[in-house]
Amino acid sequence: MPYDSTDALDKVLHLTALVATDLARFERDSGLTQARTRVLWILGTEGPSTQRSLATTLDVSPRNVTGLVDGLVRQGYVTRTPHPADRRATLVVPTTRGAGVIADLRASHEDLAHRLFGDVPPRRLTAFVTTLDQSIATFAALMEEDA
Amino acid sequence: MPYDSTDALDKVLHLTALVATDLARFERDSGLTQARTRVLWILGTEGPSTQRSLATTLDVSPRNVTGLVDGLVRQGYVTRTPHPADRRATLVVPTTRGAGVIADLRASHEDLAHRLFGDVPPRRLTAFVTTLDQSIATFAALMEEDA
DNA sequence: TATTGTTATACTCTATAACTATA
DNA sequence: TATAGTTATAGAGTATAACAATA
Repeated sequence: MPYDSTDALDKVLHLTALVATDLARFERDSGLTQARTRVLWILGTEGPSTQRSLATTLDVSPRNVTGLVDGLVRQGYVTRTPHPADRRATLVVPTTRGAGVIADLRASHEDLAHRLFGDVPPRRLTAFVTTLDQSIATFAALMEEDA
Repeated sequence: MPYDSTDALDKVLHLTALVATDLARFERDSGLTQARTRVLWILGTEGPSTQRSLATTLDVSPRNVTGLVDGLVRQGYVTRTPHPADRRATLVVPTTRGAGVIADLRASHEDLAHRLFGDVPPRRLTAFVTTLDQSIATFAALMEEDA
């Protein structure tokens, strides 16, 4: 049966919903919320960060970051340490426990990727990713236009 | 350059993030939140629904639905009407204004799909969707296993 | 003056538990 | 007894505005 554009979009969203369900399970098991997990993920990719830079990356207000970091401190996943060069700023640094969660997140992300796409033949995988790349580029161009 | 499974997953998530940004713009423009928009979307696909069935579809507590419907009523998007056959239940029905938003949602969803995937040649689109279908099936099988 | 983060305030989404009305 | 929805209560995420400390 032939597929149309809407099928493609719907299936992308469907797969994403399933991935989100999987992530939700991880979060429930670790007692983390989605927003706090996102903070840990960013700390994993960017390293220790100021709250300001977290706010920018998350696209969220500085006040919001205060609350998220409060929660993560309470749960023992991060600590606030003084910024060595700017006394206004605080650096958010993962604790040992936080670093463990970050490693788990990375591992389960890669594991999921392998389980989902590990069996796809290389040429088909390339076509798949290329199609996505083009759609992403198309989309970025549209966003520019509208802005 | 060769791609691996992680590239594929990351790009799927990237595209989804862009789509979510687009939807967020729609929501900001209409003064709707994500949760309320989801309710309208379900009313669009299912037709007038009891709060109970909305709770089940959204996978959310009945109390939560009370709040969401309160908000939508306040904004003039839906009304509560008595269920014709069960006096315990209430039917949530879109107003004219709500029906307008539902139509807009559908239209912009299809429009987005065409803009994203409209230029993909049919054979490549078929390969793309087939790859997604297989991943979705793989994932569903994994979820069963874990449960 | 500009920037970093916080306090103050408010709204939304979410949950559980107890309760009312109806089936 | 069971089900549909609400009231009560609580926590988390989100925002804007005003403010303190520092650059």
